[in-house]
Amino acid sequence: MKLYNTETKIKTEFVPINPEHVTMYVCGPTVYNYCHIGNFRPPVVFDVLARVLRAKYPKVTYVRNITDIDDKINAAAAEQGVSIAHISEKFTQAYHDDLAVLGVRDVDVEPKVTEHVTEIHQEIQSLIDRGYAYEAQGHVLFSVASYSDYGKLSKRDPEELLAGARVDVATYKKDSGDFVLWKPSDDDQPGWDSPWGRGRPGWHIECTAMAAKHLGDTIDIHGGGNDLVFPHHENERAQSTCSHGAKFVNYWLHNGLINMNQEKMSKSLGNVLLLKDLAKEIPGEVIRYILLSAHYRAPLDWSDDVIQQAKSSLERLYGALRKMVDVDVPSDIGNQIPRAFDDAMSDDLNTPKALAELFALAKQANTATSIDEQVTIKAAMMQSGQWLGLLQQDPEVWFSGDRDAAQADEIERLIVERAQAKADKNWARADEIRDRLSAKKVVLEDSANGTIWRIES
RNA sequence: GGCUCGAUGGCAGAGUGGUUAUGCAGCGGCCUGCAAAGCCGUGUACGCCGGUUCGACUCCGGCUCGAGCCUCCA
Repeated sequence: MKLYNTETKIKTEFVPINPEHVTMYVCGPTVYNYCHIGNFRPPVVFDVLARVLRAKYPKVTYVRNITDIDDKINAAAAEQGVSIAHISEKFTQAYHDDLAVLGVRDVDVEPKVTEHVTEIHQEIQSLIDRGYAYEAQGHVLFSVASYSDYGKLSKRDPEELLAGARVDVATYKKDSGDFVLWKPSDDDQPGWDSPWGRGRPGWHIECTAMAAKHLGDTIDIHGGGNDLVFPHHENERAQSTCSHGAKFVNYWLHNGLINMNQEKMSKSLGNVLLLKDLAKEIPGEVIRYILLSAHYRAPLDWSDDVIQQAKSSLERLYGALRKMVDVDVPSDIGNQIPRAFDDAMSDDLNTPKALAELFALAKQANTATSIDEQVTIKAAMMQSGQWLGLLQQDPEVWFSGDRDAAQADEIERLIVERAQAKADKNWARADEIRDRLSAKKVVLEDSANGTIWRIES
């Protein structure tokens, strides 16, 4: 398959270091608050990538970390008068709950920073030993000037990064672009003993330590939102390369951001839509569909219009599947994923094009005349849907929306009554029942095989 | 200011040097008791100005506008 690499700025054939084992690292959340929909674009996008890779390679190890050491967590704990662990555990759980709503599969390893302080110490020591880092006033800093390749990932001029007059330069820094690997903690701040005194890790070294421990010095794919390119990934690249003396990442993948009213959705801007809130309004699968309806590198504008369109689009796909509920797909049918779908997914994860292939299958399903045809189409839709993490629900469940069994029974009872009215050619009564259900957002669909219902989207 | 990226029909969103993206919405038809769903048909879309070319939405240059990064941020 082909992937676009941020570092080389071109799309190239993906060649793993070990064809038997693909390695992938994605930056996870800092657990100090609930996550918004923008935060979930990387987990969803890279979940899809992992699914495709697992279909194509014998083994994939996908690592996504939890950042549970951070000054924002400390601040939240202090503000709420609870322990730091309480905050990080609470929001780690919330994150997992949200991922489940979106149908994101578990990663292979989900390392926590608190469990990797020793590894972080080792990385820092290695950087000091190799002459890339220095100690100053209780801090350990990475010396940007010591690494000639610095700035290459984010296409930044190293001279400018060194000089960088924009921010107040801390007195202990040799160059303003130098960044912290270890910083001292006051008595009232959380800290870990280290060769450089009691303190806590800087903002970038954790990923270096965790990626190295779980995936090795050189990894195939590293992903994240494109707002992480600088400084986070640039710094990770510098740390890992200098600490291990090896290339860090072969393919850097970055997703575009989600916009809210033409502006990036971000916690600092305050224009966020929390996933847990949105999920009360619309199914997680609709959110996932929206996230996959644009190419992952393109920006995505969030709007009510987009939500409505996604609902209707998914209805079309589930509608085709619903017509084939009685079609049994043999478990040994083998790979039925259409070539065009595979090609689209293999072309730098072109999910919009892949979805178009899914709609082509839906049309085939709606016009199929034989069971044999339907078996093949249904298998193709289900397997393709699995790559995207869509269409895996029972269509009946999907169309019944938020109605419980008792409500469904009542609807069925009215449908039976209406069927009798229709048989009696009592159209007034039949329409009255339909209108009554319509008022409750239940839409009826008559067919040769009887009447089915769905919840209005 | 510097560095990246983008500008496609009412909306969302792929793609291509000369042929239908796809979906949503709309319109006409079929089906239906009427609907809904589905099917068939339907839209003179490619920011602006130049250039290259037999031919450009697609390549090149300039411009305008928008977004991201340059500070924590997915």
